[in-house]
Amino acid sequence: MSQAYASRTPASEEAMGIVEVMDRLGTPMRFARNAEVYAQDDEAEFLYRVVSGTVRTVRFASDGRRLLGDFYYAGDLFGLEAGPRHRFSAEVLTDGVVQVLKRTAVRAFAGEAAMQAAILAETHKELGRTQSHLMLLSCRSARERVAAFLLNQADRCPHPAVELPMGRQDMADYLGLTIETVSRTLTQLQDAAIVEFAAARRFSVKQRDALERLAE
Amino acid sequence: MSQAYASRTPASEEAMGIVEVMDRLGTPMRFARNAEVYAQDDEAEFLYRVVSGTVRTVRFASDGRRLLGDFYYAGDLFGLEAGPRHRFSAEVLTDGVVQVLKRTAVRAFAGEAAMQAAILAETHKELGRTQSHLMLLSCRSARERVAAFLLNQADRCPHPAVELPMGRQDMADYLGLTIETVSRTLTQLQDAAIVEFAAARRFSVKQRDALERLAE
DNA sequence: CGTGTGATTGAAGCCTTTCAACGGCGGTGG
DNA sequence: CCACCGCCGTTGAAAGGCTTCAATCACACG
Repeated sequence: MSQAYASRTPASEEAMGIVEVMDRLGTPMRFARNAEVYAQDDEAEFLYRVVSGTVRTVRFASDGRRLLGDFYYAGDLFGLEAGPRHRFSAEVLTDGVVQVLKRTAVRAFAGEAAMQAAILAETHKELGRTQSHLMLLSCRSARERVAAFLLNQADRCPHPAVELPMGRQDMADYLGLTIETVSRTLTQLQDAAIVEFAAARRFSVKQRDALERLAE
Repeated sequence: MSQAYASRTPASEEAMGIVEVMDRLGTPMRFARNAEVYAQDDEAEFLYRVVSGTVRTVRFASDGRRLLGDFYYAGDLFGLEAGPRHRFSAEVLTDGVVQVLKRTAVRAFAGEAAMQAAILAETHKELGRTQSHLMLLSCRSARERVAAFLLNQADRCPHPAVELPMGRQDMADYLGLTIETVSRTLTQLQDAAIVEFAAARRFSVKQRDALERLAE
């Protein structure tokens, strides 16, 4: 019988899951608003997990335009590169804490297999999200993109009032739009009584079905 | 010293690399133009490798628009999902042969570790390509997208005359444009003496630097 | 209460899309 | 072998959506 990788993970030689190892052995680091956790092309020496706050991954095009890879929220692992270097830089949106642990430590305590499995799982998830995002950007209008984004945010917390951790520019760079288009679209959705903004970064969904129809 | 995954691959317990196993044990299957190799949401039961011809991965949006994931050429592995199901369907562009082998067979002959390593490597490559593609679609104009595409194609073969295996519709769905825009843009690039089309699917690069400047 | 940053709004322009017609090449059948 | 047919690609004109440039507004901070 071949030693299946996945089946080896919980075996005796690897007592702890990767998240547990990160929590126990990792160093919590506090980052200020807009601070960089790691830079693009940095060696992928550490693993990271969001404790509090929100993290964004960023990349710049040669013409200076900014592409936002994804957002990571409390509990999310990030920076688990399958390759030797980070392909995006990572920055915290608001002041926050990130648990940091060396790959070598994870390897020693959780086992190479567990780490590889975690990296594969994370890479796979990331690929799925990126593919869906590609679909969003290549096939959908500004209104549909913004609607999908708001719906995602609303689904992240069950509260009636949703707090956005990112500003308009981040939304724009994430959705492949300009900041003005994002702003205008939000106003439109509000005028249509689909969402309501109590403040620039706080909204509530008024007509979920309409939002879902737009986001499809 | 920890046993790095990569370093274990060629070890005694895994005599053959995954590509070698595919070649030796896989079944070559002939597919006709536009035939489907596997469908979206199919169970990822097999691994595939292009022997001849070209393969495209495809996904449909809920509004009917088509998104082209990527193209795969002779020698390329494809369909190595990290998850249980295919997230795109795969179709052959022109008549071609695909080497097919069950994952269970690969696991038995190359070892679970080698297969996982191959899947991770492939998923990582795929993620990198998808991220770059996302950048292309979210930041760049039609001309830049088409230029980047032609440059990629030109780099695929050293011949002065490049043969395109795909039609305009595939290019359009890959680049997030309409077929008309692709066609117009090609005409523009030709009028600018940057490329020259001998036929709809055969072109040569006249000014590589100009093409590179556009593609950046 | 002033200042500065982030968000909104307005107007104009441009690029891409849409709808439509035409052209050309390859394949088939006479 | 030629003629016809159909598909794929090209071209045209008009419309629309997003961007760009610019000014105003709102809110937090000193």
